[in-house]
Amino acid sequence: MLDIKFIRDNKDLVQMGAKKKHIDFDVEELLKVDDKRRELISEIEKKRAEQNETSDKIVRISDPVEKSEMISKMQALKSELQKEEEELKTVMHDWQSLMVRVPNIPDMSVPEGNSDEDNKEISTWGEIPKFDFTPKSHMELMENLNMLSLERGTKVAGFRGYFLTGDGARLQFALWQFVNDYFLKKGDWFPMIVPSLVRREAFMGTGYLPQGEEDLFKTQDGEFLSGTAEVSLMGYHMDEILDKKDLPKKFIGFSPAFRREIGAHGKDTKGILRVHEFYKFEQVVLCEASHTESVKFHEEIQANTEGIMQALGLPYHVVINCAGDLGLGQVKKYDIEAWLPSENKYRETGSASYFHDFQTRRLNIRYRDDDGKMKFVHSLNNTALSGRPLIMIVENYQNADGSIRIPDVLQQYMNGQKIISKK
RNA sequence: GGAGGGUUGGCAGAGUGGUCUAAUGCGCCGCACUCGAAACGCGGUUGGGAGCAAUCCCUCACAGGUUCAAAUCCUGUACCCUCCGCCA
Repeated sequence: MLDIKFIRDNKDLVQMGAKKKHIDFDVEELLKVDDKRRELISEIEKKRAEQNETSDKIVRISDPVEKSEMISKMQALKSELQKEEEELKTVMHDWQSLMVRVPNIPDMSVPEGNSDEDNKEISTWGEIPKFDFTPKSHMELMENLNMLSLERGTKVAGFRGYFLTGDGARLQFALWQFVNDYFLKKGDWFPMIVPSLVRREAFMGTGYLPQGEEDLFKTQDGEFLSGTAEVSLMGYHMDEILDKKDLPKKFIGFSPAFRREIGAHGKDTKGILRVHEFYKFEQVVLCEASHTESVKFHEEIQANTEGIMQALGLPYHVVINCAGDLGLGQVKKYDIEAWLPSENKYRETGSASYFHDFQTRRLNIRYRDDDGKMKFVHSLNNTALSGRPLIMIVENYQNADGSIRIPDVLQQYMNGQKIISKK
């Protein structure tokens, strides 16, 4: 959500931002509603002031005739007030539903474009592996090595269900432990295991709702299953006033992640590239309300994730998302995509975004700045480790005989094991 | 799942229709005192909104309702606590 005052003062900028993101939003329509809102508020406040003043007099006055005159005058005022309040309620409803749809303005450095096809590569790392044999898919490799059971996965869980078994489970645990240690060694990251079953507010606050409800699993009690720990991590300080001296806050959260993948029924149906549930480490940063700070931490969380990919020896590239591929609240986003040999292309393993105060305004997370003013903190997030790097490791580290070399940094978490091969 | 109790400012806690502009205490900030400090004393201390300003409006979990007037009465919702039941 943007500040209405900011929108009023910068309506052209906001309109251009929406256009750049290819989001259909009419700023003028919002401003018209806002004019009505402000007019009604000022009317209502005038009447309330009169009501308050007269109420004071009613208490003090002793003459019963004068008193009942005042009361009937107030009765009349009340019915007028009620009419206006009713009108305001309608206007507020329209106003709010427009306000939550105002897109945040993309950064200058964000390229124009319509979809992910227009994203621009900005860096690459690592050597794309050359095989002197036809590389197998992670599905084939893992099932052969008893690391994965898709058949039983679908039997038990249905479409996109899977079991990680044996060395598949061990390798996944090794990855988690590696990532946990990676942030532990950095020292200033606060680890959390967070809820995935989350109420509506945090989804509204992070910008996943109200639009996009069909992407979420929902319980019969009205909670949603979150697709990322970001939702809970951002909700953690909801409605709080933080101490400036505690900023920045750097959270590394771990949680199951649920994705309904409702618009992707025919996509990536082989293997476990696209699944309904997986586990994920997510970085979230809350920092001072400064663009410079946001940019600084955006680069930092991006470097963290690249550091993990490099330690794992996974070739990847980074793309900057074009404006049309940005979410409502995002100012700028990098996607990190690792090489997937079986598809002969890069596939996304995570994305790093910053939002300025778009999320924290909705979540009401503030701090008092040195000038004495309350400000909304800035928020950022980035995947640290999704479920996909496991797949990338299996495919990139495969040998001709179908065995899989274990990346050096993971061996200590696999009891020294160096290779996964058929037993 | 059942029964009961609760939710008030940074914290504790009083207030059960009108002077609540929310007592009191603690904490915090300032002033005074002091060589300096503690104690004592005095003053201040929720957040948001409208307006050029004076000023005004809202805010006692949230949403409705009753009333000329609601922290206070009624209804619903959320959360917390206690006990019972169930359960890892």
